[in-house]
Amino acid sequence: MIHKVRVRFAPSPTGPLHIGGIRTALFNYLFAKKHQGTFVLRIEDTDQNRYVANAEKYIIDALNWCNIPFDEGPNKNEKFGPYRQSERKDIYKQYANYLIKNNKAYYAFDTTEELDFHRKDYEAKKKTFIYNWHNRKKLNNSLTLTEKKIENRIKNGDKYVIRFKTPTNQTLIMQDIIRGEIKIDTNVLDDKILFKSDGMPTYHLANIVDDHLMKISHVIRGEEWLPSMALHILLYKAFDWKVPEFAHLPLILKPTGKGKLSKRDGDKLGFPVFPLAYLNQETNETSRGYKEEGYFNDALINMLAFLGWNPGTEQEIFSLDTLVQKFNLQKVNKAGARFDLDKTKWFQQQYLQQKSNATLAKLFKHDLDNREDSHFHRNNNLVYITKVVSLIKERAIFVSDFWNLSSFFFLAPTKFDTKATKKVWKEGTAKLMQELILVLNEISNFSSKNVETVVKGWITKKEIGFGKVMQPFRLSLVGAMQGPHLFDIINMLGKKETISRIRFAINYL
RNA sequence: GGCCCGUUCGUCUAUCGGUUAGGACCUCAGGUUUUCAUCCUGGAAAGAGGGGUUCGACUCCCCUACGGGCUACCA
Repeated sequence: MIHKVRVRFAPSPTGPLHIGGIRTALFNYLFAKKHQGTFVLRIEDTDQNRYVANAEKYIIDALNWCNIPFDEGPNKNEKFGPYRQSERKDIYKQYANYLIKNNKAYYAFDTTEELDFHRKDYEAKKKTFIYNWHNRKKLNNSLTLTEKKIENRIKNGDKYVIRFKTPTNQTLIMQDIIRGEIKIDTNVLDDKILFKSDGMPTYHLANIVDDHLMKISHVIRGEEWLPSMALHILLYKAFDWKVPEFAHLPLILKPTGKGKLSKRDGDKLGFPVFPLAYLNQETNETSRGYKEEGYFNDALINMLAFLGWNPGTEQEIFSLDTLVQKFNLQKVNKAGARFDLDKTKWFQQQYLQQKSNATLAKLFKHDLDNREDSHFHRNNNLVYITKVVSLIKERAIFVSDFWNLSSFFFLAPTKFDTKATKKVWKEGTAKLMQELILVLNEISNFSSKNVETVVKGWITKKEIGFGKVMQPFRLSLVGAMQGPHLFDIINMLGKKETISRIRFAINYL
Protein backbone atom coordinates (compact mmCIF):
# COMPACT_ATOMS: atom_id res chain seq x y z
CA MET A 1 0.00 0.00 0.00
CA ILE A 2 1.72 3.14 -1.19
CA HIS A 3 -0.78 5.74 0.00
CA LYS A 4 -1.55 6.36 3.58
CA VAL A 5 -4.46 4.25 4.69
CA ARG A 6 -7.43 6.19 5.96
CA VAL A 7 -10.70 4.40 6.49
CA ARG A 8 -13.96 5.48 8.00
CA PHE A 9 -16.90 4.03 9.77
CA ALA A 10 -19.92 6.14 8.91
CA PRO A 11 -23.02 5.14 10.81
CA SER A 12 -26.28 6.99 10.73
CA PRO A 13 -27.45 8.00 14.20
CA THR A 14 -30.89 6.49 13.88
CA GLY A 15 -30.51 4.22 16.87
CA PRO A 16 -28.03 1.87 18.47
CA LEU A 17 -25.38 0.04 16.51
CA HIS A 18 -26.01 -3.65 16.13
CA ILE A 19 -23.33 -6.30 15.93
CA GLY A 20 -23.25 -6.07 12.14
CA GLY A 21 -22.33 -2.43 12.45
CA ILE A 22 -19.76 -3.30 15.06
CA ARG A 23 -18.23 -5.82 12.71
CA THR A 24 -18.03 -3.24 9.91
CA ALA A 25 -16.32 -0.89 12.35
CA LEU A 26 -14.04 -3.71 13.48
CA PHE A 27 -12.91 -4.60 9.97
CA ASN A 28 -12.23 -0.94 9.27
CA TYR A 29 -10.28 -0.72 12.51
CA LEU A 30 -8.27 -3.87 11.84
CA PHE A 31 -7.44 -2.77 8.32
CA ALA A 32 -6.40 0.68 9.48
CA LYS A 33 -4.20 -0.59 12.29
CA LYS A 34 -2.67 -3.28 10.13
CA HIS A 35 -1.46 -0.59 7.74
CA GLN A 36 -0.58 2.00 10.38
CA GLY A 37 -3.50 3.98 9.06
CA THR A 38 -6.23 6.12 10.54
CA PHE A 39 -9.69 5.04 11.58
CA VAL A 40 -12.24 7.83 11.23
CA LEU A 41 -15.72 8.02 12.70
CA ARG A 42 -18.16 10.12 10.72
CA ILE A 43 -21.74 10.65 11.77
CA GLU A 44 -24.06 10.59 8.77
CA ASP A 45 -27.02 12.50 10.09
CA THR A 46 -28.38 13.95 6.87
CA ASP A 47 -31.83 12.52 7.48
CA GLN A 48 -33.32 14.78 10.07
CA ASN A 49 -36.51 12.74 10.27
CA ARG A 50 -34.76 9.64 11.48
CA TYR A 51 -32.34 11.34 13.81
CA VAL A 52 -32.24 9.89 17.32
CA ALA A 53 -30.70 12.09 19.98
CA ASN A 54 -28.81 9.54 22.07
CA ALA A 55 -27.64 7.42 19.15
CA GLU A 56 -24.30 9.13 18.60
CA LYS A 57 -23.34 8.71 22.21
CA TYR A 58 -24.36 5.08 22.02
CA ILE A 59 -22.20 4.53 18.95
CA ILE A 60 -19.16 6.06 20.59
CA ASP A 61 -19.73 4.20 23.85
CA ALA A 62 -20.10 0.96 21.94
CA LEU A 63 -16.88 1.43 19.96
CA ASN A 64 -15.04 2.24 23.14
CA TRP A 65 -16.41 -0.73 25.02
CA CYS A 66 -15.41 -2.96 22.13
CA ASN A 67 -11.93 -1.51 22.37
CA ILE A 68 -11.94 -0.31 18.76
CA PRO A 69 -11.83 3.45 19.31
CA PHE A 70 -11.65 5.88 16.40
CA ASP A 71 -8.63 8.07 15.79
CA GLU A 72 -10.54 10.98 14.32
CA GLY A 73 -14.14 11.90 14.79
CA PRO A 74 -16.55 14.15 16.66
CA ASN A 75 -14.65 15.99 19.39
CA LYS A 76 -11.52 14.00 18.78
CA ASN A 77 -8.54 14.95 16.69
CA GLU A 78 -10.67 17.03 14.33
CA LYS A 79 -8.17 17.48 11.51
CA PHE A 80 -10.78 17.11 8.82
CA GLY A 81 -13.76 18.14 10.91
CA PRO A 82 -16.48 18.64 11.53
CA TYR A 83 -17.34 14.96 11.46
CA ARG A 84 -21.08 15.33 11.65
CA GLN A 85 -22.60 15.79 8.25
CA SER A 86 -25.29 18.08 9.61
CA GLU A 87 -22.49 20.45 10.53
CA ARG A 88 -21.05 20.25 7.02
CA LYS A 89 -24.27 21.26 5.34
CA ASP A 90 -22.83 24.29 3.55
CA ILE A 91 -20.02 22.29 1.99
CA TYR A 92 -22.30 19.98 0.06
CA LYS A 93 -24.30 22.69 -1.65
CA GLN A 94 -21.19 24.04 -3.37
CA TYR A 95 -20.39 20.64 -4.79
CA ALA A 96 -23.94 20.11 -5.98
CA ASN A 97 -23.77 23.48 -7.71
CA TYR A 98 -20.49 22.51 -9.30
CA LEU A 99 -22.14 19.49 -10.87
CA ILE A 100 -25.02 21.57 -12.16
CA LYS A 101 -22.66 24.11 -13.64
CA ASN A 102 -20.84 21.35 -15.43
CA ASN A 103 -24.02 19.78 -16.76
CA LYS A 104 -23.59 16.70 -14.61
CA ALA A 105 -26.63 17.28 -12.48
CA TYR A 106 -29.91 19.12 -12.81
CA TYR A 107 -32.73 20.63 -10.81
CA ALA A 108 -35.90 18.59 -10.59
CA PHE A 109 -39.20 20.06 -9.52
CA ASP A 110 -41.30 16.91 -9.54
CA THR A 111 -43.38 16.62 -6.42
CA THR A 112 -43.57 13.48 -4.36
CA GLU A 113 -47.16 13.04 -5.49
CA GLU A 114 -46.19 13.23 -9.14
CA LEU A 115 -43.46 10.68 -8.70
CA ASP A 116 -45.74 8.39 -6.74
CA PHE A 117 -48.25 8.63 -9.53
CA HIS A 118 -45.66 7.61 -12.11
CA ARG A 119 -44.48 4.76 -9.98
CA LYS A 120 -47.95 3.40 -9.46
CA ASP A 121 -48.80 3.85 -13.10
CA TYR A 122 -45.73 1.87 -14.12
CA GLU A 123 -46.43 -0.75 -11.55
CA ALA A 124 -49.92 -1.26 -12.96
CA LYS A 125 -48.27 -1.93 -16.31
CA LYS A 126 -45.86 -4.35 -14.60
CA LYS A 127 -42.94 -2.07 -15.27
CA THR A 128 -40.56 -0.23 -13.00
CA PHE A 129 -40.41 3.52 -13.02
CA ILE A 130 -36.85 4.66 -13.31
CA TYR A 131 -36.01 8.35 -13.42
CA ASN A 132 -33.18 8.42 -15.93
CA TRP A 133 -32.08 9.05 -19.51
CA HIS A 134 -35.13 7.46 -21.08
CA ASN A 135 -37.67 9.79 -19.52
CA ARG A 136 -35.84 12.65 -17.85
CA LYS A 137 -36.66 15.02 -20.68
CA LYS A 138 -40.37 14.40 -20.19
CA LEU A 139 -40.37 15.09 -16.49
CA ASN A 140 -40.54 18.28 -14.51
CA ASN A 141 -36.92 19.37 -14.36
CA SER A 142 -34.41 21.96 -15.48
CA LEU A 143 -33.25 20.00 -18.51
CA THR A 144 -36.15 21.33 -20.52
CA LEU A 145 -36.22 24.81 -19.00
CA THR A 146 -34.28 27.90 -19.94
CA GLU A 147 -31.81 29.27 -17.46
CA LYS A 148 -34.03 32.28 -16.84
CA LYS A 149 -37.04 30.13 -16.05
CA ILE A 150 -35.06 27.95 -13.69
CA GLU A 151 -33.80 31.00 -11.87
CA ASN A 152 -37.31 32.35 -11.51
CA ARG A 153 -38.75 29.14 -10.17
CA ILE A 154 -36.05 28.89 -7.58
CA LYS A 155 -36.45 32.54 -6.65
CA ASN A 156 -40.18 31.95 -6.30
CA GLY A 157 -39.39 29.39 -3.66
CA ASP A 158 -40.35 26.37 -5.72
CA LYS A 159 -39.15 23.24 -4.00
CA TYR A 160 -36.49 21.43 -5.93
CA VAL A 161 -34.03 18.60 -5.62
CA ILE A 162 -30.80 18.12 -7.49
CA ARG A 163 -30.46 14.89 -9.45
CA PHE A 164 -27.40 13.29 -10.92
CA LYS A 165 -27.39 13.16 -14.69
CA THR A 166 -26.23 9.59 -14.96
CA PRO A 167 -23.99 9.07 -18.00
CA THR A 168 -25.47 6.75 -20.60
CA ASN A 169 -24.20 3.85 -22.66
CA GLN A 170 -21.26 2.91 -20.49
CA THR A 171 -20.31 -0.43 -19.16
CA LEU A 172 -18.81 0.42 -15.87
CA ILE A 173 -16.19 -2.06 -14.74
CA MET A 174 -15.53 -1.75 -11.05
CA GLN A 175 -13.10 -3.44 -8.71
CA ASP A 176 -14.01 -4.65 -5.26
CA ILE A 177 -11.26 -6.00 -3.02
CA ILE A 178 -13.51 -8.80 -1.78
CA ARG A 179 -15.64 -9.49 -4.83
CA GLY A 180 -13.32 -8.78 -7.70
CA GLU A 181 -14.69 -7.33 -10.89
CA ILE A 182 -18.25 -6.08 -11.03
CA LYS A 183 -19.79 -4.86 -14.26
CA ILE A 184 -22.85 -2.74 -14.75
CA ASP A 185 -24.55 -0.99 -17.66
CA THR A 186 -25.06 2.65 -16.70
CA ASN A 187 -28.30 2.74 -18.66
CA VAL A 188 -30.08 0.77 -15.95
CA LEU A 189 -29.09 3.27 -13.27
CA ASP A 190 -31.43 6.01 -12.20
CA ASP A 191 -30.76 9.70 -11.72
CA LYS A 192 -30.39 9.60 -7.97
CA ILE A 193 -31.26 12.59 -5.89
CA LEU A 194 -28.08 14.18 -4.57
CA PHE A 195 -29.57 17.13 -2.81
CA LYS A 196 -32.89 17.16 -1.05
CA SER A 197 -35.46 19.93 -1.01
CA ASP A 198 -34.83 20.47 2.70
CA GLY A 199 -31.36 21.77 1.94
CA MET A 200 -29.59 18.61 3.00
CA PRO A 201 -27.57 16.35 0.74
CA THR A 202 -28.54 12.72 0.40
CA TYR A 203 -26.22 10.04 1.64
CA HIS A 204 -24.72 9.58 -1.79
CA LEU A 205 -23.46 13.12 -2.25
CA ALA A 206 -22.40 13.69 1.34
CA ASN A 207 -20.65 10.38 1.43
CA ILE A 208 -18.41 10.86 -1.54
CA VAL A 209 -17.72 14.53 -0.83
CA ASP A 210 -16.66 13.67 2.69
CA ASP A 211 -14.67 10.62 1.71
CA HIS A 212 -12.82 12.81 -0.75
CA LEU A 213 -12.30 15.71 1.65
CA MET A 214 -11.29 13.42 4.47
CA LYS A 215 -8.84 11.64 2.17
CA ILE A 216 -10.39 8.23 2.67
CA SER A 217 -8.29 5.62 0.88
CA HIS A 218 -10.48 2.54 1.34
CA VAL A 219 -14.23 2.36 1.64
CA ILE A 220 -15.06 -0.72 3.69
CA ARG A 221 -18.78 -1.09 4.22
CA GLY A 222 -21.64 -3.57 4.17
CA GLU A 223 -22.86 -5.36 1.10
CA GLU A 224 -26.09 -3.40 1.17
CA TRP A 225 -24.10 -0.60 -0.46
CA LEU A 226 -22.95 -2.65 -3.40
CA PRO A 227 -25.76 -1.45 -5.69
CA SER A 228 -24.77 2.17 -5.15
CA MET A 229 -21.08 1.64 -5.78
CA ALA A 230 -21.66 2.48 -9.46
CA LEU A 231 -23.28 5.80 -8.60
CA HIS A 232 -20.48 6.63 -6.22
CA ILE A 233 -17.78 5.87 -8.73
CA LEU A 234 -19.61 7.89 -11.36
CA LEU A 235 -19.75 10.79 -8.90
CA TYR A 236 -16.02 10.62 -8.21
CA LYS A 237 -15.48 10.74 -11.94
CA ALA A 238 -17.89 13.63 -12.37
CA PHE A 239 -15.80 15.59 -9.89
CA ASP A 240 -12.63 14.29 -11.46
CA TRP A 241 -11.52 12.92 -8.11
CA LYS A 242 -9.42 9.93 -7.31
CA VAL A 243 -11.63 6.92 -6.68
CA PRO A 244 -10.90 5.14 -3.40
CA GLU A 245 -10.71 1.38 -3.19
CA PHE A 246 -13.85 -0.46 -2.24
CA ALA A 247 -14.51 -3.54 -0.16
CA HIS A 248 -18.07 -4.68 0.42
CA LEU A 249 -18.46 -6.91 3.44
CA PRO A 250 -20.87 -9.85 3.48
CA LEU A 251 -23.93 -9.32 5.60
CA ILE A 252 -24.61 -10.89 8.96
CA LEU A 253 -27.79 -12.90 8.60
CA LYS A 254 -30.37 -13.88 11.17
CA PRO A 255 -29.82 -17.39 12.61
CA THR A 256 -32.77 -18.55 10.54
CA GLY A 257 -30.89 -17.42 7.46
CA LYS A 258 -33.86 -15.38 6.36
CA GLY A 259 -32.65 -11.86 5.84
CA LYS A 260 -29.99 -9.65 7.27
CA LEU A 261 -29.80 -8.92 10.94
CA SER A 262 -31.42 -5.58 11.66
CA LYS A 263 -31.73 -3.15 14.50
CA ARG A 264 -35.40 -3.81 14.70
CA ASP A 265 -34.70 -7.39 15.64
CA GLY A 266 -33.82 -5.98 19.06
CA ASP A 267 -33.51 -8.99 21.24
CA LYS A 268 -36.66 -10.61 19.91
CA LEU A 269 -34.56 -13.30 18.30
CA GLY A 270 -33.58 -14.72 21.67
CA PHE A 271 -30.15 -13.16 21.83
CA PRO A 272 -28.86 -9.60 21.98
CA VAL A 273 -28.13 -7.85 18.71
CA PHE A 274 -26.59 -4.83 20.42
CA PRO A 275 -23.19 -4.57 22.10
CA LEU A 276 -24.61 -2.44 24.90
CA ALA A 277 -28.13 -2.44 26.27
CA TYR A 278 -30.24 0.25 24.67
CA LEU A 279 -33.22 2.14 25.96
CA ASN A 280 -35.52 3.20 23.17
CA GLN A 281 -36.81 6.49 24.48
CA GLU A 282 -39.87 6.43 22.28
CA THR A 283 -41.17 3.01 23.20
CA ASN A 284 -39.44 2.92 26.58
CA GLU A 285 -38.25 -0.57 25.77
CA THR A 286 -34.80 -1.75 26.67
CA SER A 287 -32.96 -4.10 24.37
CA ARG A 288 -30.37 -6.37 25.88
CA GLY A 289 -26.69 -5.89 25.23
CA TYR A 290 -23.74 -8.27 25.17
CA LYS A 291 -22.00 -6.32 27.87
CA GLU A 292 -24.92 -6.57 30.25
CA GLU A 293 -25.39 -10.25 29.41
CA GLY A 294 -21.93 -10.83 30.78
CA TYR A 295 -19.93 -11.23 27.59
CA PHE A 296 -16.39 -9.96 27.52
CA ASN A 297 -15.64 -7.39 24.86
CA ASP A 298 -12.67 -9.33 23.54
CA ALA A 299 -14.77 -12.47 23.19
CA LEU A 300 -17.44 -10.62 21.24
CA ILE A 301 -14.85 -9.03 19.00
CA ASN A 302 -13.10 -12.34 18.36
CA MET A 303 -16.43 -13.94 17.43
CA LEU A 304 -17.34 -11.07 15.13
CA ALA A 305 -13.96 -11.13 13.43
CA PHE A 306 -14.57 -14.75 12.49
CA LEU A 307 -18.00 -14.08 11.07
CA GLY A 308 -17.04 -13.73 7.45
CA TRP A 309 -13.30 -13.86 7.83
CA ASN A 310 -10.62 -16.23 8.98
CA PRO A 311 -6.86 -16.26 8.64
CA GLY A 312 -6.74 -19.65 6.94
CA THR A 313 -5.21 -21.45 9.89
CA GLU A 314 -6.98 -23.57 12.46
CA GLN A 315 -6.47 -21.18 15.31
CA GLU A 316 -9.61 -19.39 16.37
CA ILE A 317 -8.72 -17.52 19.52
CA PHE A 318 -7.00 -14.27 18.69
CA SER A 319 -6.33 -11.18 20.74
CA LEU A 320 -7.15 -7.87 19.14
CA ASP A 321 -3.46 -7.25 18.48
CA THR A 322 -3.08 -10.56 16.72
CA LEU A 323 -6.22 -9.93 14.72
CA VAL A 324 -4.64 -6.70 13.55
CA GLN A 325 -1.53 -8.57 12.45
CA LYS A 326 -3.38 -11.34 10.66
CA PHE A 327 -6.24 -9.39 9.16
CA ASN A 328 -6.53 -9.37 5.43
CA LEU A 329 -9.41 -8.06 3.35
CA GLN A 330 -8.74 -10.55 0.57
CA LYS A 331 -9.61 -13.35 2.98
CA VAL A 332 -13.03 -11.95 3.76
CA ASN A 333 -15.79 -14.21 2.50
CA LYS A 334 -18.29 -13.24 -0.13
CA ALA A 335 -21.35 -14.98 1.23
CA GLY A 336 -23.44 -13.74 4.12
CA ALA A 337 -22.88 -15.41 7.47
CA ARG A 338 -25.54 -16.49 9.92
CA PHE A 339 -25.11 -15.47 13.46
CA ASP A 340 -24.59 -18.44 15.81
CA LEU A 341 -25.27 -17.95 19.51
CA ASP A 342 -23.69 -21.28 20.54
CA LYS A 343 -20.42 -20.33 18.91
CA THR A 344 -20.59 -16.93 20.54
CA LYS A 345 -20.96 -18.57 23.94
CA TRP A 346 -18.03 -20.81 23.15
CA PHE A 347 -15.83 -17.80 22.48
CA GLN A 348 -17.01 -16.28 25.73
CA GLN A 349 -16.16 -19.48 27.59
CA GLN A 350 -12.71 -19.60 26.04
CA TYR A 351 -12.03 -16.02 27.09
CA LEU A 352 -13.30 -16.57 30.60
CA GLN A 353 -10.95 -19.53 31.00
CA GLN A 354 -8.06 -17.38 29.81
CA LYS A 355 -8.60 -14.64 32.34
CA SER A 356 -6.56 -14.81 35.51
CA ASN A 357 -8.17 -15.88 38.75
CA ALA A 358 -7.33 -12.50 40.23
CA THR A 359 -9.12 -10.64 37.43
CA LEU A 360 -12.17 -12.83 37.68
CA ALA A 361 -12.16 -12.63 41.47
CA LYS A 362 -12.42 -8.86 41.30
CA LEU A 363 -15.41 -9.10 39.00
CA PHE A 364 -16.98 -11.77 41.15
CA LYS A 365 -16.42 -9.75 44.32
CA HIS A 366 -18.36 -6.94 42.74
CA ASP A 367 -21.30 -9.29 42.18
CA LEU A 368 -20.92 -10.71 45.66
CA ASP A 369 -20.93 -7.32 47.33
CA ASN A 370 -24.08 -6.41 45.47
CA ARG A 371 -26.01 -9.39 46.72
CA GLU A 372 -28.71 -8.84 49.29
CA ASP A 373 -27.37 -11.67 51.42
CA SER A 374 -23.80 -10.39 51.21
CA HIS A 375 -23.56 -9.64 54.94
CA PHE A 376 -24.27 -13.31 55.70
CA HIS A 377 -21.32 -14.48 53.62
CA ARG A 378 -18.81 -16.21 55.80
CA ASN A 379 -15.88 -14.89 53.83
CA ASN A 380 -15.60 -12.17 51.24
CA ASN A 381 -11.97 -11.19 51.04
CA LEU A 382 -10.24 -11.21 47.71
CA VAL A 383 -7.78 -13.95 48.68
CA TYR A 384 -10.60 -16.32 49.56
CA ILE A 385 -12.64 -15.35 46.49
CA THR A 386 -9.63 -15.87 44.26
CA LYS A 387 -9.30 -19.41 45.63
CA VAL A 388 -12.98 -20.03 45.05
CA VAL A 389 -12.65 -18.80 41.48
CA SER A 390 -9.72 -21.09 40.85
CA LEU A 391 -11.86 -24.06 41.89
CA ILE A 392 -14.98 -23.25 39.91
CA LYS A 393 -14.05 -21.20 36.90
CA GLU A 394 -13.58 -24.11 34.53
CA ARG A 395 -17.27 -24.92 34.86
CA ALA A 396 -18.40 -21.37 34.06
CA ILE A 397 -19.10 -19.42 30.90
CA PHE A 398 -19.99 -16.11 32.51
CA VAL A 399 -18.92 -14.46 35.73
CA SER A 400 -22.62 -14.49 36.54
CA ASP A 401 -22.43 -18.30 36.65
CA PHE A 402 -20.03 -18.12 39.58
CA TRP A 403 -22.60 -17.68 42.31
CA ASN A 404 -24.60 -20.75 41.41
CA LEU A 405 -21.39 -22.73 41.23
CA SER A 406 -19.96 -21.54 44.49
CA SER A 407 -22.64 -20.24 46.85
CA PHE A 408 -21.79 -22.99 49.36
CA PHE A 409 -18.37 -21.44 49.86
CA PHE A 410 -20.12 -18.39 51.25
CA LEU A 411 -23.32 -19.68 52.77
CA ALA A 412 -24.00 -22.98 54.50
CA PRO A 413 -26.76 -24.97 52.79
CA THR A 414 -30.13 -24.57 54.46
CA LYS A 415 -31.88 -27.11 52.33
CA PHE A 416 -30.84 -30.13 50.34
CA ASP A 417 -31.55 -31.22 46.83
CA THR A 418 -34.42 -33.68 47.26
CA LYS A 419 -33.54 -35.96 44.41
CA ALA A 420 -29.97 -36.25 45.56
CA THR A 421 -31.01 -36.77 49.16
CA LYS A 422 -33.25 -39.65 48.20
CA LYS A 423 -30.45 -41.26 46.32
CA VAL A 424 -27.65 -40.66 48.79
CA TRP A 425 -28.99 -40.33 52.31
CA LYS A 426 -29.86 -43.87 53.41
CA GLU A 427 -30.74 -45.53 56.71
CA GLY A 428 -27.30 -45.86 58.26
CA THR A 429 -26.01 -42.59 56.86
CA ALA A 430 -26.65 -40.41 59.90
CA LYS A 431 -24.69 -42.77 62.13
CA LEU A 432 -21.88 -42.89 59.63
CA MET A 433 -21.74 -39.11 59.49
CA GLN A 434 -21.56 -38.98 63.29
CA GLU A 435 -18.51 -41.19 63.13
CA LEU A 436 -17.05 -39.03 60.38
CA ILE A 437 -17.31 -36.00 62.62
CA LEU A 438 -15.24 -37.80 65.23
CA VAL A 439 -12.63 -38.69 62.64
CA LEU A 440 -12.45 -35.13 61.35
CA ASN A 441 -12.19 -33.78 64.85
CA GLU A 442 -8.93 -35.66 65.33
CA ILE A 443 -7.29 -34.09 62.30
CA SER A 444 -5.08 -31.13 63.06
CA ASN A 445 -3.65 -30.48 59.59
CA PHE A 446 -6.70 -29.60 57.53
CA SER A 447 -5.00 -29.43 54.16
CA SER A 448 -6.92 -30.93 51.29
CA LYS A 449 -4.43 -33.71 50.90
CA ASN A 450 -4.14 -34.64 54.52
CA VAL A 451 -7.87 -34.76 55.15
CA GLU A 452 -8.24 -36.88 52.05
CA THR A 453 -5.63 -39.37 53.28
CA VAL A 454 -7.15 -39.66 56.72
CA VAL A 455 -10.77 -39.93 55.60
CA LYS A 456 -9.98 -42.40 52.89
CA GLY A 457 -7.91 -44.42 55.29
CA TRP A 458 -10.81 -44.51 57.72
CA ILE A 459 -13.23 -45.62 54.99
CA THR A 460 -10.89 -48.35 53.86
CA LYS A 461 -10.42 -49.61 57.40
CA LYS A 462 -14.17 -49.70 57.97
CA GLU A 463 -14.55 -51.65 54.74
CA ILE A 464 -17.59 -49.76 53.53
CA GLY A 465 -18.01 -48.36 50.02
CA PHE A 466 -16.48 -44.95 49.36
CA GLY A 467 -19.75 -43.73 47.97
CA LYS A 468 -21.55 -44.47 51.19
CA VAL A 469 -19.49 -41.83 52.93
CA MET A 470 -18.37 -39.46 50.21
CA GLN A 471 -21.76 -38.83 48.70
CA PRO A 472 -23.64 -37.84 51.88
CA PHE A 473 -20.52 -35.95 52.92
CA ARG A 474 -20.75 -33.86 49.77
CA LEU A 475 -24.45 -33.42 50.17
CA SER A 476 -23.93 -32.10 53.70
CA LEU A 477 -21.37 -29.51 52.65
CA VAL A 478 -22.80 -28.42 49.32
CA GLY A 479 -26.50 -29.18 49.55
CA ALA A 480 -26.42 -30.90 46.19
CA MET A 481 -24.41 -33.43 44.23
CA GLN A 482 -22.22 -30.95 42.44
CA GLY A 483 -19.15 -28.83 42.86
CA PRO A 484 -15.39 -29.23 42.79
CA HIS A 485 -13.21 -31.85 44.43
CA LEU A 486 -14.69 -32.53 47.87
CA PHE A 487 -11.47 -32.23 49.83
CA ASP A 488 -10.75 -28.85 48.26
CA ILE A 489 -14.09 -27.70 49.57
CA ILE A 490 -13.30 -29.07 53.01
CA ASN A 491 -10.00 -27.29 53.04
CA MET A 492 -11.67 -24.01 52.07
CA LEU A 493 -14.39 -24.32 54.70
CA GLY A 494 -12.10 -25.35 57.52
CA LYS A 495 -12.65 -27.84 60.28
CA LYS A 496 -15.24 -25.97 62.28
CA GLU A 497 -17.52 -25.14 59.38
CA THR A 498 -17.17 -28.60 57.87
CA ILE A 499 -18.25 -30.30 61.06
CA SER A 500 -21.01 -27.83 61.68
CA ARG A 501 -22.46 -28.49 58.26
CA ILE A 502 -22.43 -32.22 58.78
CA ARG A 503 -24.22 -31.75 62.11
CA PHE A 504 -26.84 -29.60 60.45
CA ALA A 505 -27.40 -32.18 57.74
CA ILE A 506 -27.79 -34.97 60.29
CA ASN A 507 -30.40 -33.00 62.16
CA TYR A 508 -32.18 -31.79 59.07
CA LEU A 509 -32.38 -34.99 57.09
C1' G B 1 -40.81 -7.48 -11.63
C1' G B 2 -35.73 -5.10 -12.73
C1' C B 3 -30.48 -4.75 -11.40
C1' C B 4 -26.46 -6.66 -8.50
C1' C B 5 -24.10 -10.25 -5.26
C1' G B 6 -23.74 -15.07 -3.50
C1' U B 7 -24.04 -20.99 -2.99
C1' U B 8 -18.47 -26.76 0.73
C1' C B 9 -21.11 -30.89 6.88
C1' G B 10 -27.34 -28.28 10.60
C1' U B 11 -23.95 -23.51 11.60
C1' C B 12 -19.03 -20.65 10.91
C1' U B 13 -15.32 -22.03 7.63
C1' A B 14 -10.19 -24.42 5.13
C1' U B 15 -9.06 -25.85 0.07
C1' C B 16 -6.53 -20.53 -4.45
C1' G B 17 -6.94 -27.92 -10.79
C1' G B 18 -4.48 -33.58 -8.35
C1' U B 19 -6.41 -34.05 -0.49
C1' U B 20 -9.07 -40.49 2.56
C1' A B 21 -12.43 -32.66 1.23
C1' G B 22 -9.40 -30.38 7.09
C1' G B 23 -10.88 -27.54 11.65
C1' A B 24 -14.45 -25.26 15.11
C1' C B 25 -19.62 -24.93 17.07
C1' C B 26 -23.76 -28.18 17.59
C1' U B 27 -24.81 -33.43 18.12
C1' C B 28 -23.91 -38.70 19.36
C1' A B 29 -20.82 -42.66 21.80
C1' G B 30 -16.98 -43.87 25.12
C1' G B 31 -13.31 -42.41 29.02
C1' U B 32 -11.51 -39.34 33.30
C1' U B 33 -13.72 -36.92 37.54
C1' U B 34 -16.52 -42.22 43.69
C1' U B 35 -20.74 -35.70 42.48
C1' C B 36 -22.05 -32.14 38.57
C1' A B 37 -19.53 -29.57 35.06
C1' U B 38 -15.00 -29.11 32.70
C1' C B 39 -11.66 -32.06 30.08
C1' C B 40 -9.86 -36.18 26.79
C1' U B 41 -10.76 -39.85 22.80
C1' G B 42 -13.76 -41.34 18.92
C1' G B 43 -18.19 -41.16 15.49
C1' A B 44 -21.96 -39.07 12.34
C1' A B 45 -22.20 -34.99 9.06
C1' A B 46 -20.76 -31.21 3.03
C1' G B 47 -18.97 -29.40 -2.57
C1' A B 48 -27.33 -27.12 -5.08
C1' G B 49 -28.38 -29.39 -10.16
C1' G B 50 -26.98 -29.72 -15.32
C1' G B 51 -23.65 -28.76 -19.11
C1' G B 52 -18.79 -27.54 -20.76
C1' U B 53 -12.94 -26.62 -20.48
C1' U B 54 -9.06 -30.16 -18.83
C1' C B 55 -5.29 -36.10 -18.50
C1' G B 56 -7.84 -34.47 -13.97
C1' A B 57 -12.50 -30.15 -11.27
C1' C B 58 -15.22 -28.17 -4.88
C1' U B 59 -11.77 -25.06 -7.41
C1' C B 60 -12.23 -22.09 -14.26
C1' C B 61 -16.66 -20.92 -17.89
C1' C B 62 -22.06 -21.18 -19.11
C1' C B 63 -27.17 -22.31 -17.87
C1' U B 64 -30.84 -23.52 -14.19
C1' A B 65 -32.38 -23.61 -9.18
C1' C B 66 -32.15 -21.54 -4.56
C1' G B 67 -30.63 -17.62 -1.07
C1' G B 68 -29.50 -12.54 -0.14
C1' G B 69 -29.11 -7.23 -1.15
C1' C B 70 -30.85 -2.90 -3.62
C1' U B 71 -34.88 -0.82 -6.20
C1' A B 72 -37.21 6.44 -1.17
C1' C B 73 -36.35 13.92 -1.23
C1' C B 74 -33.44 6.46 4.49
C1' A B 75 -28.81 5.54 5.40
